[in-house]
Amino acid sequence: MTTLRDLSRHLGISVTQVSRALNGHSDVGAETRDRVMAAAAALNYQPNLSARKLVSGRSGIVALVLPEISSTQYDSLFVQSVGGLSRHFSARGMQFVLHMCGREEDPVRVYERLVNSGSLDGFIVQEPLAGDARIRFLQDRKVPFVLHGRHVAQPDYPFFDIDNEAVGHMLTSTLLQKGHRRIAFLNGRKGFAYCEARAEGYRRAHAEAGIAVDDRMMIYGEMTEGHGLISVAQLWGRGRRPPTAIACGNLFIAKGVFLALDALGLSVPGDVSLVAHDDELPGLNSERLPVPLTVSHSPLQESWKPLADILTRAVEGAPLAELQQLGTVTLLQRASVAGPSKSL
Amino acid sequence: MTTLRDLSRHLGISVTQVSRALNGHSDVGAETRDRVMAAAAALNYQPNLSARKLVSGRSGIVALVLPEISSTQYDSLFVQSVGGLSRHFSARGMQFVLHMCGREEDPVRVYERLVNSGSLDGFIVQEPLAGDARIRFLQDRKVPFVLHGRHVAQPDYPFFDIDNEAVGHMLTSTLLQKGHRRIAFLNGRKGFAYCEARAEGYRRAHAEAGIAVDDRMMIYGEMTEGHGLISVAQLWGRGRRPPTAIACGNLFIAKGVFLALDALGLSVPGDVSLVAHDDELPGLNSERLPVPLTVSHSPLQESWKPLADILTRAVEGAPLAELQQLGTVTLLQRASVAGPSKSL
DNA sequence: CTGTTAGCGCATTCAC
DNA sequence: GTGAATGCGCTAACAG
Repeated sequence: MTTLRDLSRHLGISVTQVSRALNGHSDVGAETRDRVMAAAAALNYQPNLSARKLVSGRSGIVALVLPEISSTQYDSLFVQSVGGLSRHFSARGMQFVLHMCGREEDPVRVYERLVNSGSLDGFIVQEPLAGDARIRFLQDRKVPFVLHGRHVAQPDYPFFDIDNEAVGHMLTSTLLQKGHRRIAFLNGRKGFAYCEARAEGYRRAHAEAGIAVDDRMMIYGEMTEGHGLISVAQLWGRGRRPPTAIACGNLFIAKGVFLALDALGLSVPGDVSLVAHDDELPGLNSERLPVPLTVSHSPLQESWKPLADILTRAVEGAPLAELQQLGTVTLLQRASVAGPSKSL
Repeated sequence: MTTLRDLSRHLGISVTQVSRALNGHSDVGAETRDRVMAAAAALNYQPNLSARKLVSGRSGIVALVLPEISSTQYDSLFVQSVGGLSRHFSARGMQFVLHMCGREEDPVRVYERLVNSGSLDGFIVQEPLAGDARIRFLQDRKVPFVLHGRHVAQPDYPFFDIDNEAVGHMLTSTLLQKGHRRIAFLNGRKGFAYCEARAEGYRRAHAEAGIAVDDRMMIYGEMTEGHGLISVAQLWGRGRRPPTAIACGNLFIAKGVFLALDALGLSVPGDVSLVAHDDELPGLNSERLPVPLTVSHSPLQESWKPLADILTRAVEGAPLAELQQLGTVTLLQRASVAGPSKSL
């Protein structure tokens, strides 16, 4: 392993000067800089990140802490995240690293261990909860991080998110405008901030249309096919007045809904209108479901680059205002929405 | 962040002594040691790994480098590996970290960057190829690592593996003993050491039975359902003399074979006998396929602990003899094997 | 523009 | 048993 000292001896200049040249400081002679760069390349020099971290507080390594997932349903999402983030941090000359948090471990303790170990510059945090303890910890310790999502509407930390309130509003009002009055919303897990935001949008759309909300129409659950299946069974259960339209939190849920409606002999959009949010995860395509689906659309893939950008700049100490960004959401109207069925 | 110096001041002893107490050195007074331990716990002391790595060469961080996978078919395997390894290294007080290698990047360069960055103690290496350049690099640089698999039969590096030659032999001879003479082997990708070992076992079983091998019966491919589907189509193609039995490299392939045979109107084991190797990956169960499958069985899950053990000891400098270990493989006889169909 | 000095947190000499 | 001194590789503050 080549060190700065090797280069310094090789070139006959001081270690300091080599360091400055390599780090692009302005106060270095042009000729000196070129010689240093050439020698570094020739000797395949790479800075020792442990040493650098020790003295400057920066290693160029950032981490994502993920819980061990319960369902294999999420495996693809997991791989997508890790791959996308890794790629974009590499492109910035940083190292991205994944740390798994055991099911029984307290995530905050894991962050604490990692922070105290003193080899990381910052974190990407996913799936914020209402009142998330991880966020409080990182803020307390003044550790740079970027949130994928938000846990309040106007946070005082860096984040990349989409407007989930708008998603809920968009999906719901699309259905309301067609005349639907009983709209079920098959949401993600209660407590997740983005799910609550969508629920809020659902309620606002109803309020704007002057229509009362039936609380039993909002069903929280895992973002899986199973959630869609079970919820439909529940909504059409004995003695219930079923909805005329359904909005789903993602395409897995929508797929389950299609299966269940089919089993009940109900058609889309003839008997039930259907909309969903589409993250464009691999394995499911909103156009190629049994009926092309009307969706609010915002590919998750487009978030990895902004997340990497924001965290990189956060580590460099950029002002908060530049570190908060919203992705775009588009409504794609397709064939899965019609007016409410007269028979119901 | 509490440092050794904080503890030293707090206790009125020298930094040296605190360090020795914490690291369990023998030349420390019993009472001193207890006081140090108590203070460390109270002040939530954690060693700075960058500093430790710098002076002692050990950080306690190990890494797995994985290629960005092409197929989502492998996502579960990916998650399994990362979760299992992470858990077992955590239990040993080490940190396990994942690094993704872009599709276009040369893996050896990635290892080189990581090694030169000087913050890692060692690596887990998966999916060895014949003449694997990563292995040569790590050996050259004397970086501790453990191989999941082997790239030669008697390697001079630490590994955990199963006897894949025996797997190939076991599956094949099970079929030969029932009287089959045309046995297709739907193997994994050519070049992967474990696939070649299985092919070798397939040939040895034939040689022992005095039966000539038809080279077209050995089909390499991805370990996917698609491989099973396409290979059956190919084996039963026009002008071909199809096999009376098929051995599959894993259950994904077997699932594809089931689908294809069904489409051809062929039954298992009536028309075709079927065996496979079962890694016990989530999502597929060899007992719950259309016909309970005879398999060579060795759960991948059982490899994470030995891998963590071996790498931990390798970093500590244990002798090679203690760092090579084979997992067990069992043959589970079920309903998917019969004698060859007379009609063929 | 350049070199000298100092110190990040730790483990390991070497003295007592 | 204990402490003082040294240095891992690097960057930053301070002189010239």
